[in-house]
Amino acid sequence: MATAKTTEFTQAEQDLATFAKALAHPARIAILKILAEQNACICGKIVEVLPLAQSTVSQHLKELKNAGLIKGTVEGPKSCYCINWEAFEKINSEFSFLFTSLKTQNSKSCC
Amino acid sequence: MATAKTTEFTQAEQDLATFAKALAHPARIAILKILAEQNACICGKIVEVLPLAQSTVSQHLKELKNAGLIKGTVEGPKSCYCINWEAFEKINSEFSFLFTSLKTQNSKSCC
DNA sequence: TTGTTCTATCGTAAAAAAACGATAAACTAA
DNA sequence: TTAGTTTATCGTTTTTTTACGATAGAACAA
Repeated sequence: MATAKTTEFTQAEQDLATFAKALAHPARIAILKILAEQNACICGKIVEVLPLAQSTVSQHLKELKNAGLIKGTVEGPKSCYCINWEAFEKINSEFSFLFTSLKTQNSKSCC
Repeated sequence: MATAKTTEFTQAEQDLATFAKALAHPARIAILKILAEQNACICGKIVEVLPLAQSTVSQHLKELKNAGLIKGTVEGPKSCYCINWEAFEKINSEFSFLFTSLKTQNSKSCC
């Protein structure tokens, strides 16, 4: 795949795409909202609220964790998840940077 | 798929996920950058720069267009694309809204 | 110990995304 | 008209994502 032509994609482009992918599913956005509302933790509560099976929710949590957006710790038999605010701040600024950098170039459409 | 449990996903969650999905590939982010830099248009130039086949680039352009992020017009045998700034502004504010609304709830991690 | 609860992981199936080559349509230039 | 450009679309393959049920491990309760 992608057999190098002129340019490869930059690291920034790839990072942003990875972050975007983590947000590219309504379930994962819903999870982030829940974690933010409840301030923290929660685990099986997410399963109760979402229209998905437990194993599927677990999978989404894993993806969010892999993307660095959330942190998780084990609490006895339960699992506690919460938003990783530092990483979140980073993503936020990267997105803002993308938007503003695109915008400041030129704000006219040609077609 | 998603056999309704308690809540379905909200429209806002789905919209955001759709936008995120449009940005979830380095090629599409690269395309947006190129369009912003060149202010507008371009078509085969994108193919020259990206490490992808022409048909693949065309596919990505189509996805960006479907997501409403870019506009396209035909100019003779060529195709002219440019960023749809209105839609872009909307996405930008939706993302900002997500980030800030999550953040303002509570900024403490529990785990 | 035994049973219960909670959650991660495994195995699997179905759907979507990504990529390519080939082709066809639309236009320009000779 | 004929040849060349440019790009969208078709057909296809491969990979990734999404989803589920079943299961296993960990911890608590009785």
